[in-house]
Amino acid sequence: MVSSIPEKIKEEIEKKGGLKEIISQIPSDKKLKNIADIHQALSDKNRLKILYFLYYQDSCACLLRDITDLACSKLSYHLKILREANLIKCKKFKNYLIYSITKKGKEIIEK
Amino acid sequence: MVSSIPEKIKEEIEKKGGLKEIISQIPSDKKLKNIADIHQALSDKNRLKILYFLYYQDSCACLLRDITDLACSKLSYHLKILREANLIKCKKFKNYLIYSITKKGKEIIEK
DNA sequence: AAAGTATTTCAAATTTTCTTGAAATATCAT
DNA sequence: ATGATATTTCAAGAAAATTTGAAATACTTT
Repeated sequence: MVSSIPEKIKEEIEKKGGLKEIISQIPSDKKLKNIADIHQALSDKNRLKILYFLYYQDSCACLLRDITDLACSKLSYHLKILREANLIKCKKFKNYLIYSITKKGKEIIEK
Repeated sequence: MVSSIPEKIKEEIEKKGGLKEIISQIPSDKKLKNIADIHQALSDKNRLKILYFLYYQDSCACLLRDITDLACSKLSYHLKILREANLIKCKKFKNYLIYSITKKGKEIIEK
C-alpha cells in the first residue's frame, strides 16, 4: 500500500499525522454503502419530484401519477424505491394508499 | 389532471392555495435533472470514498488506487464521473495527475 | 532514444436499473 | 355478489451503468 507518490503529497500527509490518520476519518465501508444507497434512491428525476411534492403535501398514488405523468406500474416501482430507502411511507385509507414523507425524507429536502 | 382523490387530501390542497400553487414550489424539471445527476455521481461506495479522501488530502491517482483497492481502469472510470459532476478536479504534475476536491465537492461532504 | 511509471481510453462482456403491459390484489359502491 | 377504482406485482425486454483487460498516451529517468 505504498506507491511511489510525489514528495509534495507525501509531506502533506505526514503533516496530517500519516495516511492511517487521514483514512480513519473516512466513514466505514458499511456507512459509505448506506450513504451511496440513499443517493441512488435520489438519483432519478421522477423520484425527486415525488419526494418534493410529498414534502409539501401528503398524497394518494393517483395524484402522484397525475403530477409525474407516469404509468401506474412505473410510478409504483419508483415509490417502492423511495419506500425502501425510508424516504417516504404510506398508510391505507379506503381503497387508497396515502403516501407521506418521512423525517429522513424531510431532512434531505431541507438541505 | 384531476383524478378522484380523497376529500381529505382535496381539502388540504385547497387550504394551501390549490395544486398549482404547490407544484410551483417544486424545482423545474431541468433542476430536478441536475440534482438527480449529482446524486447519481454520489451513488457509489468507491466514489464516495475517493471524495472523502480528497476532502482531507489532495492525491495522485496511484494513491487513490491504493486506498480504494481498484484496478487502474476502474479507478479512472470513477474519477471521470466525479470530474464530470464537478465534484473533483485535477492538474498535471510531472507524470502524475494530482486530484483535488472542488468547492462543490466540499459543500457536499460538509452536509 | 529506450525503458519505466502513471494514467486514461476503448470496446466487449456483465450487471444493474428501468420500462412495459398484463395480471393480481384490495377496497369501495351498487 | 358484481363491477369499478386504486394500486401493486410480475416477468420479459430495453437501456444504462459498471467491469475487464488490452492498448494508447504522456511524461520521466537513464
